[in-house]
Amino acid sequence: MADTARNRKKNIRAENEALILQAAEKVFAEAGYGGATMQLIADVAGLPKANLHYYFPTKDELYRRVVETIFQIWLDAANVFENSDGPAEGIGAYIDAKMEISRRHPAGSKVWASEVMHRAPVIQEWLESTLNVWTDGRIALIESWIAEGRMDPVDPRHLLYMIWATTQHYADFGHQIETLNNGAPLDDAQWETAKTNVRRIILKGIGVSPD
Amino acid sequence: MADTARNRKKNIRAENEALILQAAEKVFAEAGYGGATMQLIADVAGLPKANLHYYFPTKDELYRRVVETIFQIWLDAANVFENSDGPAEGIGAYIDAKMEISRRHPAGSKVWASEVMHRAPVIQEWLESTLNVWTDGRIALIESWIAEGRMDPVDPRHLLYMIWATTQHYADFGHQIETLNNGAPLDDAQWETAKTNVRRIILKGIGVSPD
DNA sequence: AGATTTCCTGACCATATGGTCAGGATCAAC
DNA sequence: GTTGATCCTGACCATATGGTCAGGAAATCT
Repeated sequence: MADTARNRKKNIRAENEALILQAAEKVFAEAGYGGATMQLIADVAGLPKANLHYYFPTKDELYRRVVETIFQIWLDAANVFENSDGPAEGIGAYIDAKMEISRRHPAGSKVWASEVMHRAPVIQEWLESTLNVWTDGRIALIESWIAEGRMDPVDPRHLLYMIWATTQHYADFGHQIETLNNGAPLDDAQWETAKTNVRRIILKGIGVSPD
Repeated sequence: MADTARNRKKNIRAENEALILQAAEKVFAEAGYGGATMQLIADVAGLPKANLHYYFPTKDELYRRVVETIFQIWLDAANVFENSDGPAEGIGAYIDAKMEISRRHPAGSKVWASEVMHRAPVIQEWLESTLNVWTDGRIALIESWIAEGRMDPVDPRHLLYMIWATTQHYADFGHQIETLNNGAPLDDAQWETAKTNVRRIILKGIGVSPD
């Protein structure tokens, strides 16, 4: 209580923006951009609708900010790939990081998927620049590992797609997975099983022995 | 022309329903359920909006029919799994079939993904019954292959998820893949590369030598 | 404590959307 | 070619939605 009061006095704007962004991420993920309404986001955030428009002038701007947040998380995970000694460590750690994101930020992942499925109206430019460059860099790295005989000569691009697809599936299709798990979310042990299986199958599939 | 005229006379209802369903699938895929409008679907189909409502009373009903169509395609591919001699043939053919669906019905795949991401308002019952049963059957089959030592002891459930995720990724994230391919859709050779890589990595990853 | 900036919100507006309907056109059957 | 069924559609309606705004409350500054 004292804490809340103190925080509220400190920086109302930052606090409310975070609150709204969190609610918006959830609603956009559950309803899609078109299905989400400012009123519903306001209700979830516990604020009057007019207040949303005070902080975020338009629905579009609010959505944009939500997507940017997710993008940042995505980028952070990508760095795990960076400083690695080889395929076992680099790819293994990347898979783990992406699985962890799916677990911790399922709503964000869904918003991302939705955005791409709808032809990326907001992030198109970023796909063409940042993601393209990042991908090319990783492909070059993987190709060097292949040249050194440290893994099978697979197509690096399609390997990346497989990693993205599989890890994000646990967030984007979480509802389906939950339904096939008797309606219950995966527990700790099940997440561990998932992670282990994904890592093992992919690493073995490209001719890399796990750590 | 003569052909069109003859067909038109034959069964107007069937023809127009198919036309509308096709347009609806496209629009639902591109805009999501909430973002799709009856007016836009009508425009794409080249019919007045009121005509849509003559064949499909509500947007909900139209959407339902679109999802059902996709579900049918999905089921057909699932049967490839059925009559197989072992993991190499069964799983390999299933991957091929799913990749082909992603290529031929990208819009349908997106509608499916969207539906599941939004907590499956239309197909929930089917997920709990048909898909659940099908999955359990496939898991049993894979477990028997494992028991016979014909493949590694992986978790069959997560193997299925990986296959679904990876194959559907080529449809659902087709725009991203296209962007990373200099804005061009994958050509025949690239699809072949994709298919080969997916099949090879997964089969090797579970300890099965390809055909 | 007065002034100024920031924050808050109920009431309101213009527009877009799903859906309706009456009346007309077209077709098949006889 | 008359009749009944099916098909077609412009005009219309009720509602929901994104967004505005005036005026007041609260915080911050001097």
